[in-house]
Amino acid sequence: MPRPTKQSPERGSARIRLLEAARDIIRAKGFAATTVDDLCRTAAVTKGAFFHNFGSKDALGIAAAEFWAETTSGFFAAAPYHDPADALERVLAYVAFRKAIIAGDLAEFTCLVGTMAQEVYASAPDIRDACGRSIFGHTATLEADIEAARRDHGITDDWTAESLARYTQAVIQGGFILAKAGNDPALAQESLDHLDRYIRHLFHVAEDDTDEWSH
Amino acid sequence: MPRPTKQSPERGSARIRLLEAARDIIRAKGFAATTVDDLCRTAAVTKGAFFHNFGSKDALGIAAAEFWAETTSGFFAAAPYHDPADALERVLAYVAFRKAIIAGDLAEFTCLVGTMAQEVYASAPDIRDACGRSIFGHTATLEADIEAARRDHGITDDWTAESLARYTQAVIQGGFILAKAGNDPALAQESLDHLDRYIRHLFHVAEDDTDEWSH
DNA sequence: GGATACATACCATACAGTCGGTATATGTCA
DNA sequence: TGACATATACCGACTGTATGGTATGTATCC
Repeated sequence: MPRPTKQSPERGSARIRLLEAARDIIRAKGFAATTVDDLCRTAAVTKGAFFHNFGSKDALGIAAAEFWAETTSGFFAAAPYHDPADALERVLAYVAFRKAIIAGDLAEFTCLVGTMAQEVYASAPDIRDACGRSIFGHTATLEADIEAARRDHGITDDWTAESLARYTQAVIQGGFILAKAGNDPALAQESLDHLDRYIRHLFHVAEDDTDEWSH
Repeated sequence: MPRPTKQSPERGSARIRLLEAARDIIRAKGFAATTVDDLCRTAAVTKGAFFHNFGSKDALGIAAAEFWAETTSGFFAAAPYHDPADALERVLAYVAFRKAIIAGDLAEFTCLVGTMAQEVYASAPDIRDACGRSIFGHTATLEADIEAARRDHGITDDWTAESLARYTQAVIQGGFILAKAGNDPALAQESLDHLDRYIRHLFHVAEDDTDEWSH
């Protein structure tokens, strides 16, 4: 446990390391079951550093949600699913990408803000709202592609891009719950296969005709 | 707070009342943030009664998941969505029923075992597994109708009844997360509209031609 | 020399869990 | 039928500790 020394270039990174620890531990144990000492131990910092950077445990929860929003938006912005010229292909590539990154341990790919929002719904409204902003901020990034795909494909059916973007999130989040409940990541992937089929239906395209991503 | 007296016919109901309190409080605050004292206060029993009926807080968590499985399976077994003679109509009626019971406060209609499984995934595997049994036990009750509908409609596409039953749960659970994150029950209902459309697609039936259940 | 970024010892309390006691029901044997 | 024993279902004061948070000191940077 090489704690950063005073001279170390890592100096000042206590905040980031605590946020990373929060991300990892809360996803596995939940917010309430994660103690400040847990976080300090994992981040290899002291309690003084914790309460210097965050005024309270709840404040860390909010900061963790915001940190999640920042890092994931960077991650998704850099992802290859934006490459296709066709908007619908980008949407389907997003779903395929979400499926592809489901690998390894459950606590590594499940959604921090989905877990927290669910858990602290009534006990910590501030954290819950921060989680909400993260989730709906992410759905908003999908909306433009979905809207463009609607236009390109001349879709006029009575569903909105906003609604489908949210539904996509719901399927992903629900898949995570099943995966956790059944302790099997494949359950999350299975949901995305259905979502892919649904989106193709909405845009009247045949299955598996844009690219290859099933077994 | 009329606590049951020694002579009261309510005698022996402490266990049930604690389980009901657990159901309500955990759905709002999460498992870890719910204290034994919270539960005793709400159930109007003493700590002695709590630890007489449950050996530990974790044991109550498991019992609460099992209680949830029992009561919800009774509730759904008695629900009117089983009435239609046609299997597909029963499946669609299930989705409509799930949408219809979304009313009132969020903590009243969201899923206890979905919330708990997500939260205690790594910190309390026994509780998580009890939640898993409840969730997948419920999906199993849908499977028969889906399978019958597949047969009746001559569907041979490469999805299974089991998989669609699980997907249905994923959509419902995911809808709950969005509803909590956005503090708006309509977000959960919206997901069920998409699910309805998807299922009709899978069975090649037009939208809204079997009954009325929108808005 | 002041602000920032920690470190460390300490504190108050909330928490899960314990333990000795009590009231009631049920069984049993004379 | 009644006395006694046993088991069940609680009651509520107590406890050890874990936990969130604080207070004070110190090194480094600007």
